[in-house]
Amino acid sequence: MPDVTLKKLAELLNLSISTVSRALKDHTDVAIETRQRVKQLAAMVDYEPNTYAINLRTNLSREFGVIIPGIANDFYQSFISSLEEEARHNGYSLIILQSGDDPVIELENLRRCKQNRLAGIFVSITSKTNDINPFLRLVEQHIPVIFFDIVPSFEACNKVCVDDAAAAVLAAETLIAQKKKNILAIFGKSQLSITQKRLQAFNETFSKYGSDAQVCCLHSGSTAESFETVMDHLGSPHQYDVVFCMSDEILIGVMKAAQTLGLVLPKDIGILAISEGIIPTYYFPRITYIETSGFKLAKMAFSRMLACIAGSSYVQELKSEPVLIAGGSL
Amino acid sequence: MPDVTLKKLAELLNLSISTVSRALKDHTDVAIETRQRVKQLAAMVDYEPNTYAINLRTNLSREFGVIIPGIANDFYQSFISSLEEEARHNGYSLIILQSGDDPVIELENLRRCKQNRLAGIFVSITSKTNDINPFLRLVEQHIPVIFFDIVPSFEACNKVCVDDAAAAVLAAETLIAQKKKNILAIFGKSQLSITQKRLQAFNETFSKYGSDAQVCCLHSGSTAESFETVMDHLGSPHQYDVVFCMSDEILIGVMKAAQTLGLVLPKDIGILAISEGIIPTYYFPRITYIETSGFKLAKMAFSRMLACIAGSSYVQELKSEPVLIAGGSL
DNA sequence: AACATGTTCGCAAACGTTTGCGGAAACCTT
DNA sequence: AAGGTTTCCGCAAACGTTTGCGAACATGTT
Repeated sequence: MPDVTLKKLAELLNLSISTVSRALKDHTDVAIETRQRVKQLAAMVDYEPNTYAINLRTNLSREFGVIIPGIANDFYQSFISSLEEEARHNGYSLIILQSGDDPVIELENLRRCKQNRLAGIFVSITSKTNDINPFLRLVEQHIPVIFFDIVPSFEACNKVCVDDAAAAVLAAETLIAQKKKNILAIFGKSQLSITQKRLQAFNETFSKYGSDAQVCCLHSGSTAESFETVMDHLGSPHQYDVVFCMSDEILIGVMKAAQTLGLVLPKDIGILAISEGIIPTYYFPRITYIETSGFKLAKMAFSRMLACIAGSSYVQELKSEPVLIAGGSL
Repeated sequence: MPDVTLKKLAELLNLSISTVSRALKDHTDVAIETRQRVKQLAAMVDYEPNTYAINLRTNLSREFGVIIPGIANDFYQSFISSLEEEARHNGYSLIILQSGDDPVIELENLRRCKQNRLAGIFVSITSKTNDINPFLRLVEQHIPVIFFDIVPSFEACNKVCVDDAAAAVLAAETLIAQKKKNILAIFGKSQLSITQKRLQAFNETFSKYGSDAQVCCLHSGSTAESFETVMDHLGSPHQYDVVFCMSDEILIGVMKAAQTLGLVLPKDIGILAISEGIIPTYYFPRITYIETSGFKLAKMAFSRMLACIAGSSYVQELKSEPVLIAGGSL
């Protein structure tokens, strides 16, 4: 028995379509016994309202789009996992779209979100996205857009992200407290705002505390690059006593290099990372890190989205507080 | 400028809705200059056909559902990542639904897929799912269901999964070819069917080749357990020349132990794993492993899905051939 | 008996799209 | 000039749902 519609129910019950429709939503306009009759039959034949028809009529949907560079990333994994739960509990579904860190595909995905008239979009932009006007245009068309994790620097938009500055400050304070004097700090691509914020806060903290530590800040765009960087700097005799990793991606490269060089943690070298939390547990000793978990962020992003849908028009930048998780690598 | 529809285009152009609709799809029924005019204006005002209306009319959608226990898993990550690409290239989108390994939520998710009249569903069932009738009922309603990874034992359904036996055979053959004589093999929980299949095939292969290798098979339910196991067996002077890990989860624990004990690979100990492929790259040297990647599986599942949509009614059980990826750990 | 009020239900339009059918005009054939 | 063909376009119905409006009837009030 394929699609059972209101019409079929109406015919079976000798009622009009409108009455059946109203009965199913407990409208007081229809007699209580009639309601019972209708609902009983509906349950019997497993009636499901046609979502397309409803969406067409209301011009609303119960689906959110999630546009990310790629799903294969622990942070996005925890973010999406948490977001999906929130969505499900609120009767929404999640559509996942990967951009492959390609702004062209990102734009194409955005077009699809618009075409599908989704209820809202969560987006973590690619590292190369420099025009966010297409996103803002969606907002004008009343499709809320919540930027998360990697967000544009543009002011007037909803952003939910890790408190990059606070995380970097905490990292720097941790290093200062541990009296590290020669620090190799590896940051991500310099044009990313996340990198800029972390780098700036990191350096400012050393200045603020009047630290005499030598800090060598380098940039690395990938795991492979950070591997090379560490091989170059720690391969021959060196003076570093700790390596700071701005991200999991970098941490993995650094740890590979440490293993390659046979460095023992924390004797030969200390490690401190900003991380989502999974990767640090893969090593011995467990890596000490500043946590930037996607779980909390997802909950914040979702409630912000609901607020937007409910009509909140002002924009907000929300930040999640970082926490230091002590391992044995410092 | 909110929603621009065919009607608005028609008014602007002094044409009928039907003509505009046909012009946009290059119907020969409409004069070529008219087509140009229409398309030009459509592009100018950024017209997008209303998906709901189309879906309602055709009773078809361009969305697939993916029901999995949880997204936080490297295998599902690679599977979904790959599946999303395939889907996108074919004009489809993916809706992700997590069951949290709870059959009740799984059923609820299934209901939502039906209600949203998705084009098809990919599902990896929970470890506790014992009634697959709800899934089969969807198939009857012409919503194809492709089971992947964790599949029901029921015959008459579409399944795509890793060839567990073949992977274990390949692992054993690799060890035999490398003339390993003292093997510590760590498997997962003994009650899981995946463990049983791999263990049996592993042992049978040693018998079949008449190998004289000493094989010690142990079970471990988690990363922490496999860590302990290795600490116990490799901590004091031992005779093992290689550790075999049935899964990524186990590999991580084993590698932690190897690092803790300061073992150098492959000099002090060899490592061979069955893995999704990401984890082995986190270490130096890169771990040699039998690949059970979600990528290939996703492509197989997707093409099977397309076949089902195209009308193929017969069911199939597809297995992905495992491949040995050489690292430097053997 | 006249009127107001309340209860229960159906009609019809609307959401945006697609498509079979037929109409009008233009052109060609004899 | 009559008939046939082609070209171009519009009418209207359909997909399934929701909802304002009003119809029909019953009940309560003077």
